[in-house]
Amino acid sequence: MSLFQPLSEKRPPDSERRMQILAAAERAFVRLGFHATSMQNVADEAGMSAGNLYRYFPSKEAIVEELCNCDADERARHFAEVAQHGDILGLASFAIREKLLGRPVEKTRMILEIWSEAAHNPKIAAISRAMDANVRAGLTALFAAAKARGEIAASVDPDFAARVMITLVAGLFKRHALEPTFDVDAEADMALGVLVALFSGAITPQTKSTESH
Amino acid sequence: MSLFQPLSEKRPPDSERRMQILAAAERAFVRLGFHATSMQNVADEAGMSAGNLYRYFPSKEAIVEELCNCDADERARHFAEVAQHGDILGLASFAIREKLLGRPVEKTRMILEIWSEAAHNPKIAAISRAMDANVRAGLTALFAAAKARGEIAASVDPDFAARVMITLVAGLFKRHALEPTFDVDAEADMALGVLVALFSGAITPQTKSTESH
DNA sequence: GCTATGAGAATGAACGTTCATTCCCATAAG
DNA sequence: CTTATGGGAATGAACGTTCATTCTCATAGC
Repeated sequence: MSLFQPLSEKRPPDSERRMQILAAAERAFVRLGFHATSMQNVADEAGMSAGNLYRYFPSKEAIVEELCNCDADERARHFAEVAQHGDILGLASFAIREKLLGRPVEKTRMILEIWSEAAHNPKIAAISRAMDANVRAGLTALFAAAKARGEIAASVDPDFAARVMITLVAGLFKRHALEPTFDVDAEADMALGVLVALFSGAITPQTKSTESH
Repeated sequence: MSLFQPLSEKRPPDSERRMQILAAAERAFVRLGFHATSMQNVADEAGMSAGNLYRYFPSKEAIVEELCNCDADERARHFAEVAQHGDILGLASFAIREKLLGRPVEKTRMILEIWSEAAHNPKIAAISRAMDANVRAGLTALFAAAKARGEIAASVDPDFAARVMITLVAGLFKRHALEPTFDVDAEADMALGVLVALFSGAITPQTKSTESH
């Protein structure tokens, strides 16, 4: 039962070394972008030679993919952790403030980078799509449960609410990554305000209602 | 001093040639991404040799910059055109449906590419920031005017409303660019629903209010 | 009408550089 | 010894860019 493992102090095992490299690669990628970052840049950031990277990853592409997978895993972990919360509003507030906008801006810049890569790279697109579908389904289920508990108005369509929230969060990510004066507190309050109205049933889809001449 | 110039039909003037190249470059960049696109790719798309591109642009970087400027100009033109509308809801509906989500998805993918580039390239960041500031100021003024006309509830802060709208639109761009099953009509109805609630005063910033029950 | 001219447009083969990747050798551990 | 680990030079491809050359074509001279 003991999970204690006497890992070598001087030579970390491969899996640990891989994570060090991934962290270094993430730093370099955020600073320079996926394509403008050379393996030498990654090696410098990791404090090792370029050739040695290939002992741990078969290619630069593999590093990018694994980083995207790590990001997806992290999002899924956050989601699972957050979903434990009791009330839906407290959950939303906590998620937006701590898990989405409270992280270092570098993490958010990495997300922009992944979006851009997903537009051209089928493998990254697949990872990105799978994660998005997962979040959307999870959010919809979460909202449906809150609706059953009466925390969300009966008139609210859970999938509609999930789409609103996903769109808002994507917009917040973009703004957080690019606006130099982005105010996390103010924007979190803004998002929470939208969600309060949404959960109360004050927001419903509207078709263009201008029968004017 | 006649300024009449019988431009050759077969040889378009430089400015037209430049636009042809820009259009070709945009197609290539959308397909492959800024950094993964070579000058040869652009030349192939434009139907000319790589060397000839340098008769019209000093560098690849200059093509990217000019494309970003074109995109910013186009957004500004759309905004000015849309701002003529009488009522704020009709305006918002028209803008979202026709000017934002109604365009070919390639234009939207280009915006993702610009975001990513803006995260690393100071010049592109400056262009992007200037355009964003412009849109935000314009939206705020538009909302303030609509509020003065009574089309927006008196309790609504125009800048807050502008932030909501900007965030929503950014999120819609991201989803439009990356979701293979993105439903323009449904999402436009969603966004319009949020704006109707927003303009009616149903959405206000909310600070974390975890004092439940 | 026909050719000569010259300037701008376009080409495609380089150039120097940088990149991802491979290879070889040194060192340290067991 | 053998094996694991890492540094750094070598490699070949691809890149942005340049340049000598060729092509196009409106005009001028006859």
